[in-house]
Amino acid sequence: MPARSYGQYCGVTTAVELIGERWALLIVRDLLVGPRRYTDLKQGLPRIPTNILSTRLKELQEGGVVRRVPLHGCGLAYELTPYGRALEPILLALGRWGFPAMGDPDEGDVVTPDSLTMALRTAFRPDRARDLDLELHVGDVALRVIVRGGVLAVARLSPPAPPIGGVLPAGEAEAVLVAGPGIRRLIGGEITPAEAVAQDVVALVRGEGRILDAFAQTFHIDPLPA
Amino acid sequence: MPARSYGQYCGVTTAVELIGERWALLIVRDLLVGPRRYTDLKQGLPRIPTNILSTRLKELQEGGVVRRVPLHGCGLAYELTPYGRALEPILLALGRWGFPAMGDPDEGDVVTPDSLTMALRTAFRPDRARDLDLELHVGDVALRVIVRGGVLAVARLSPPAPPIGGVLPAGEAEAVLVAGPGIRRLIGGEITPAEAVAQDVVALVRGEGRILDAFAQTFHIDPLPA
DNA sequence: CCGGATCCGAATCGATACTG
DNA sequence: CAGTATCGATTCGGATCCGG
Repeated sequence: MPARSYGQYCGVTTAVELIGERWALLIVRDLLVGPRRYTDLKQGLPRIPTNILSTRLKELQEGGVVRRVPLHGCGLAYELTPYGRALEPILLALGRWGFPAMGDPDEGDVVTPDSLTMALRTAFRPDRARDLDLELHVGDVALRVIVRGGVLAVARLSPPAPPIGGVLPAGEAEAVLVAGPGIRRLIGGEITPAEAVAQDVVALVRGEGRILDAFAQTFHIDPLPA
Repeated sequence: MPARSYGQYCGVTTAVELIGERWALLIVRDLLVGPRRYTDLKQGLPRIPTNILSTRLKELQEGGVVRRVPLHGCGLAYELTPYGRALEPILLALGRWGFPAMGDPDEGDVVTPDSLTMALRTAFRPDRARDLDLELHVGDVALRVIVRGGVLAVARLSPPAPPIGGVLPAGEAEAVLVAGPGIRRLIGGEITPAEAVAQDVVALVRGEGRILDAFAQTFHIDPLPA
């Protein structure tokens, strides 16, 4: 019936009709980090036109992927439904798939707190994880990254004002890591931690050198078939 | 640089820029079944405009997802690169995710041989699989479905002219199953095989009744969180 | 018949402005 | 803060056309 339907009775087609429109999956990506207000989403997706953002949110609600929730006290937020949250493994796999094709950032490309958080989740290897507690700085984004017993927790330090459920861990991190876009090559195993430091793609501002090794082992994406 | 970029340096964003355009993922879906000629793809995607099909094929080639291969003797075909084939688990997961949202077919929706083949793959449970050899008819699509030792093989019987690598299994299938769209409810566990027969959503034209039970156990998609 | 290229109206997207 | 309104720029969809 809808003119814009793919005209097939198939699960993939249905999925693409629900989350295949432009920007939709990036909205889901940010909501996987936590509930977000309209303005949070707009900031996390700097290039999205506001009319597209509201259209997508409406469509995702109709599709049962997203719902609106009143924010304790005042305002409102969008969050994934359980059905929407079931996209998490798919989005992580998609992020891993896209990783080798990232190349170098285009001029004007940004890294947002939510995209970096999800990037850490895509690269996280529970099986090889070492315990960690560090601050990761990329551009003006700063995250607190804590790994304990194979479980990853990421909290946003800056830009501040953790959107909704942001709970700041107490105490100081063991290390502070400042990275540029080249950190992709460390995660991808193209270079070793030592080379990464030598080539200035990361700098260990505070903490012991072995922490960088633990980081590289814990966050890693294997090369895909060329 | 590209005006249509999402402006973020992130694996998910990169992936969506490679395969997020309209129709792209459905082209990948069909190519996961096997190499296809331009005309095969056009027939498998009846509503795709031809200019979109050629544009997407060009983009997918530039992205390293698809490549052109000369067809033994004459003509040419498109096939997935190893990198493109790495999308298979993601597409299967997407098909499973979309499955519960399929509802009933819209008027004019079609089922194609490739989409049905992929649907069987998404629903296939190697762990619970029982050996099977049957013909499955849905609309005017007929497939030969063979499960041996937890391995699924699907061949296209009709519409005939298996596009490229179609190898027809020798001999006769043990059973012939004719199904309508309601087979979704059997796969989803909403109804039992007995109910499916009683409600005419499937008909066992030939073969023993236990084959239908084996089919329902082998092809199953669990409900997702509402 | 195969593998597209071209043309054009319709729908969507992107950018900016504006409002309760 | 949370969107709507507007409008030009793109893209999509449908049809036709063309060279092998």
